[in-house]
Amino acid sequence: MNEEEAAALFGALSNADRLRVIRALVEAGPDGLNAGDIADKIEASPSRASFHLAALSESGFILRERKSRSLYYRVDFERIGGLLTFLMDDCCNGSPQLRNCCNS
Amino acid sequence: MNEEEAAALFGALSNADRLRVIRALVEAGPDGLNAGDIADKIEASPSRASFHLAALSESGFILRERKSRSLYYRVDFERIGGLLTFLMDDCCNGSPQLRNCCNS
DNA sequence: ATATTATTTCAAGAATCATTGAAATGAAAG
DNA sequence: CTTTCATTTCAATGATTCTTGAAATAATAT
Repeated sequence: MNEEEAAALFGALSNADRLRVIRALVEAGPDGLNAGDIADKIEASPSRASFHLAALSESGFILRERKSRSLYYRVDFERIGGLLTFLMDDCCNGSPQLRNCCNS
Repeated sequence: MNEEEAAALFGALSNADRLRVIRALVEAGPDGLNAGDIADKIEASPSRASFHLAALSESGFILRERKSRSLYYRVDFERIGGLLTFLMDDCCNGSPQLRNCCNS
């Protein structure tokens, strides 16, 4: 991962609606949630929710799968972790001061 | 920290120039670097560098101090760590899957 | 086949963010 | 006290992102 890529990924996290989507999907667990329920949970119109789901999906933070009529989304923790690792190790040179945040 | 705040902080990280600034300051260590040297290092004009320094400064990721004619900047690891902690604990409910990224 | 449900896509407009170069500020030196 | 050096601020412009509501697509049920 280079700086351009990482910047784009941070961009995907730089929106409150999208952080709420992630929280909702984390709470829902491995089965995930369908687009309609996500829209309800973050209190956004279907098209607005869809816009933010697309952003998170394109960045790889969430994965989707069709189940009958509905599209279910779930979190990809590996991808989120990968970005945090980039920040801690590449950008911040493995600084213990920063890595410590994981144990607090 | 709430989602709006966190989103704004991720926004401050969502730019390649700004990630390069952070890397340069981490490499420079606790003494930091002055604005001109930062501009040189990230290959940006003074005003462009200043714009990005202001964004990082307003978000609290970097601190500045005048030394004679120059303004020196340095990283605030606590602030960066605070954002990562928010993401891991608040957004992602302390998921071990995500917290593991710190040990990899 | 047609209707219903779930979701996305699209176009238009509004809002935010980034870049540029010129002018303004602040501190120090001659 | 004027000049120089370091940096920021500003205005203009361009680029990107977000929101809205309407239309399109995809799967299922009647």
